[in-house]
This record gives sequence, structure tokens and C-alpha cells, in this order.
Amino acid sequence: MEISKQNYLDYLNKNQKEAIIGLDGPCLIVAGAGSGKTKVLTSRVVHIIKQKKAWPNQILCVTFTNKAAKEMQNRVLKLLNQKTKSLPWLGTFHSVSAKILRKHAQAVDLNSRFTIIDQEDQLRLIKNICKAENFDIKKISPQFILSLINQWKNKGLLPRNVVTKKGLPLEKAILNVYKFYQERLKILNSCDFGDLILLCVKMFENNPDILELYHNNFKYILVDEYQDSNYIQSKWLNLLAKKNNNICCVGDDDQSIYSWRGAEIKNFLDFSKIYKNTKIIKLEQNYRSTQNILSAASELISNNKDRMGKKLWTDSKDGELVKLTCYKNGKEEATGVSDIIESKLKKKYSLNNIAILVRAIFQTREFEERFLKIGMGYRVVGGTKFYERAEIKDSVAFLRIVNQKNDDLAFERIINVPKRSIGDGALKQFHEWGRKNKKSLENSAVELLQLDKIKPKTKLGLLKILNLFNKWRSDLKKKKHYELMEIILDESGYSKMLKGKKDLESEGRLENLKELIKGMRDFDNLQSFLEHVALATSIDQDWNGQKVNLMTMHGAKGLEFDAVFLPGWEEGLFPHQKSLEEKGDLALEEERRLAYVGVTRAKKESFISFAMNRLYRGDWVDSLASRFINELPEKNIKKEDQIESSNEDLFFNQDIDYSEGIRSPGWARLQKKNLKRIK
DNA sequence: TAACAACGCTTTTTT
DNA sequence: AGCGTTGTTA
Repeated sequence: MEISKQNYLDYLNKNQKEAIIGLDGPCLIVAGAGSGKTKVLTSRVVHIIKQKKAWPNQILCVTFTNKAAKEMQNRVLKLLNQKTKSLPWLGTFHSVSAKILRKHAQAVDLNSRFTIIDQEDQLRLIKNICKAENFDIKKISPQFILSLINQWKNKGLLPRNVVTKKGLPLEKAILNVYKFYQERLKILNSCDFGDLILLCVKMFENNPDILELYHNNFKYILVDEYQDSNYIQSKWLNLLAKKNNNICCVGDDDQSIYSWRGAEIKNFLDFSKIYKNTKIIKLEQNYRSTQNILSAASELISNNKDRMGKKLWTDSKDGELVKLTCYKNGKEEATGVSDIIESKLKKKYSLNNIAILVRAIFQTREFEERFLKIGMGYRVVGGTKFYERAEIKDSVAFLRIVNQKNDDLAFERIINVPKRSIGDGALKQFHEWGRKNKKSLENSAVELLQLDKIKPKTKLGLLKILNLFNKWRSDLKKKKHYELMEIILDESGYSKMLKGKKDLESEGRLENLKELIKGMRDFDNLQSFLEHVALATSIDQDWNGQKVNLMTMHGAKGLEFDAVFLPGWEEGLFPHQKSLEEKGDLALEEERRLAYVGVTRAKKESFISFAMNRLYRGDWVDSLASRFINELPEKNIKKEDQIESSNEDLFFNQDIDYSEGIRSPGWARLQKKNLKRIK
């Protein structure tokens, strides 16, 4: 007993121990990259349980990603020696909120079987509203409306709370769309991602009795990656922590890279102002990287002004210098990288421990082509999302409409798939009827059928599919959800449709559907499966075999690899042009933090590179080395030039004043393009 | 209604 | 360059 109690505290340094032992009161842990953040968090959970301060179900532990939640779940359970089966309240902000909302759905005017819609559905809904309200899409794109609505939600604003600025008549129009959008969501018995948090907060504010239930239950609250929280999420925590005040947040201001979705570092920096008597603990010893890598990263991030200030140190060896290479073009960059892996790294490391981290996911393509050519195994992490594939979304839409009659977005998606003569005309009829009578599409269709207002050919197809819906609904009571999926794919004609198309793609789709049905077995019932689909987006990655990892820097946060490649460090690509245009210096600092995240993923070796020329959207673009390259400390870097020409030094010694317009053909072209887009 | 052509937008990052 | 959306025609 005594031994196992010691176990989880043994291999911790002084600060880490301190971060774990004081359990009561607010606590902010500033944890640098590779400083054992997850270890501290998991140990703290274990400590709470072993000290009998709370039962596992009395601990609320929130993360931002499913990956992080799963990782923590596994690590905690391992430390607890499987005495505990699970921590029910360990999950993402969104999944925990959904769980709470389903318990009290009526309090926010929903049915507990409400559907959680994703971005694609959000967009469709907005488009539908714009169409119905004769809102000019050419003037303002639905995308823009969507982003504004999401921003409002992140700030905790429902339509009635939004105050539009006087000089912006368009904003008022968008607010109007927002109003319709929320109304429509209610009728559809649906929530978007933002609603999950926002409605939860509103519910707590309006129903003190419900909030009290959770006050009584959650003895301790722990939060991972707190620097990525937005206003409404911090509010959510604030409400839940109010009574016990036992809230412990872990984060790193230097790794805040999600401001574009509303994250405010302010939450992190002002934590001690909001929570009185906060204990602040800094974890500054890095256990991951060599001295050279750590120095390069530290020097780079020191160019940011808006920091809490940390001094990461390590007692590991200098290791290899960080390699910096200039390639002629993107293709040669891919070739160069694969050559290095082939000739030097393959012997030393497992391919699984090698990663190529890019700014934007499309950059992986060049590497994929190369790896396919030379037959090197690779996996794209986070790229193709399983649940976002068309055939998967179609199948899930069938399940959604079976589960929840008011799910118009699901209805619309599959009502004419495969083709059953229910075209735009009929759909428009349903929409109009539904809007006039505040009915869902399915109910509208039923009523219109009864009134005999549907064209004969359409009527035939419609009757058939509506009857099928009802049959499947009764099947659901008798059959397992995965059996139902097979029945649906068969009876709807969906499988037949795919089998009929004899191309390679359709075969792949059929494979995916098999995979889907297999995956469904992991869930107890339809409801929990649908919840997973809505919040998870990706099926478990295959970590089998030896493969190089390709992913974005955003996606790599929290991971580490022996060797890391960071290609494409070029102005316009990284730092990214669009982000600079939108937010200027603030965005530049965020891009720099992203660079910091990238570099600090490496344990032993890191390779930064850029290309002079790149094929971008069909034409060749000349490019400049990223300004971040000049910010790397000379003494930790080794330049490896791939260019034979004599002006090579030019590319390493570009002394450019970025505050003024930059003049290179590629830059000019980029600017012209952007201008064109604005017009 | 369905098939085909033309157009324009995309590719920053995600629950 | 490639895809999805929109417009035109059978």
C-alpha cells in the first residue's frame, strides 16, 4: 500500500511535487514545453483520489482535444492500478457540456436526444436561412456570417445580447440571420459546438438549483491547456468552481495558438486576478529536448513581447545542431527530407518517431507524393477525417434522422440519396411549409403528402422513404444499432448505389462503410455512438507499423518525436499571409508561438527548411525565407546549403524591413491576388 | 429532374 | 490544379 502511494510521487522534481501536493484553493501551473505537464496533471488527479479527498466521479477534468482526454484517462487509470474503471467527468469542454446538457435539456428548451451539428451543417443551415430571407450571399458570404456567429457565441452572446455598432449596417443584418439561426436550431432540436458551452452557462445562470448539483459534486476541477480557453469556457469554469474554489489550471502562454477560434491568453495571464490567493507554480525544467533545440526555441520565442516570462533549462547534452536548409523548390525539399530520413535517420530512430510538421495541411501532399514514389511508409495525422467523408456522413445522416425526427439537416442530406425523384422543387416546398408552420422538414413532408400537394413521381419516392424511416425507427427497438446500420444501407439502396459504380473510389467507400459498422460495435447504443461521431471527428489513427508522421503544427501540440522536420519556413506561408492581414502584430506573435511549438516537439534532432520557389495554386511563386529564420541563434544552427549557385548567401542574409511593403515577384503576385479577392 | 458546362473559390489552424 | 456550387439544357 505504502509503496503504491509513493509510486506516483517518486519521479517528480521539486516544483512538480509542489504542484501536486497542495490540493486546495486555486492553482495555476505555468508549464513550459516538455516540462512534464501531463505527468503533473495526472499525478494530481491520482493524489486527490489516493488522499481520499474526492471520489473519481467528483473530479472534473477538462481538456481541449479528445486525444488529450484519452491520454489522461489512460495514464490516470494506469496509476490507479485499475481499481477505478473510469473518470466519468474527464473529457473535452464540449463532451462534458453535452453530457450536462442532456441531463437537463428541458431547462434550455431542448429534448435530451438533441443533435450536435458540425460546421458543415451550420453552414448549410445559414445558407438555407439566407435563401429564405432573401439575404444577398454575394454581399456577405455565409462563411463570414458563420464566423461572426461563432465569435459571438465564444464571447457568450446570444442574439439578444449582441450590441451592433452603429457604423455597420451589415452587422445588423447578420445579427438578424443569427436570430433566425437560433430559432431554427430549436425547432430542429439541435445544438452547434458553441451552443454546448454557451447554453450550459446560460442554464447555470438561470437555474441555481442545477448549478448547485454540480457545485456539490465537483470537489476538484482541473484544466489542461488553459491558455487556449475562450471567454465562455472560462466563464463556464468560473461558475462551476465558485463554491469549492478548488480549481487548478495548467498551461503555457508561449503555446497559445488558438486565438483564431476565440482563445484569450488573457484568461491565463489574469487567472490570479479572478481567483484570489492563487498559488502559481512554474515548471521550467525541460525533459524533452537537447540543449541546442531548446536554445533555438527559447531564442525564437524571446522575440515575443506579450509573455509571462519563463526560463526553460535542461541538463541534457548539447546534441546535434539544428539543421537549416534552403532548397530550390518544394519538390526538392520533399526529396531532400526523404533522403535524410533514408540515409541518416532510419538507422537511428523508428519511423514512428519522425515527424514532418507543416503550417497548412495541403503542404503534406508534396511529401506524400515523394514517399509513395520511394515506397516509404507514412501517415497523415488529422488530415483526412474519417467522419467527414461523404459516405460516412450520409450513413450517419440516416441514423440521425432515425434517432431524431426533427433533424432537418440530416433529412436534407439523404432524402434524395440515392436518387428517388425528390429534387430541389420538392425540397423547396418542404422548406416553405416548415417555415410557415414551424415544422421540421419531415413533418412538413408528411403533411404535404396528406394534403396531396406533391407531384406524383416525387410522391412515390417520398412515401417509400418515409415509410422506411418509420420502419427503421421500430427496428431500432429490436435490433442493435450496428445491425440497423446494415439494414439501412441495404434497404435505402445506398450500398447498391455504390456497388453499381464500378470505380476504385466507390470500392474505397464501401470499405469505409464496413469500417464504420465495425467501429459502431464499440458503443453501447445509437445515442452514444452519435455523440461520439459529433464530437470526435476522427476514428482512431492506426499507429501500426513503421510510418513517418505528417501533420500540422497545430495538430502536433502535446506530441514529441526524436526527429522533427519543419519545412516551408517562407514568408507568406509561415508566418501565414492571411493571419497577418487579419490581425497584424498579434497574429505574428501567434505564428511565432506556433514556430515555438514546432521546434519544441523535437527530442534529438530538428531540421528547418525553406524553398526559393513553390508551386502554389497552379503557379510558381518565388518566396523569401521566413523572418523566423533570422531569429534563430547562430550558435545552435548549422546551415546546410543545397543551392549550388553563388548567390546562396543572399538567402541567409536577407536584411529586410518587414514594416514596409516587400518587393519580390512572388510577394507582389501574392498581394495582387489578395487584392483581387477583396474586390 | 438529371446531366452537363461554366464559374469561382480554395489552402491556416479545430471542438 | 482541383473541387464544389451554380446555371443551362434535354
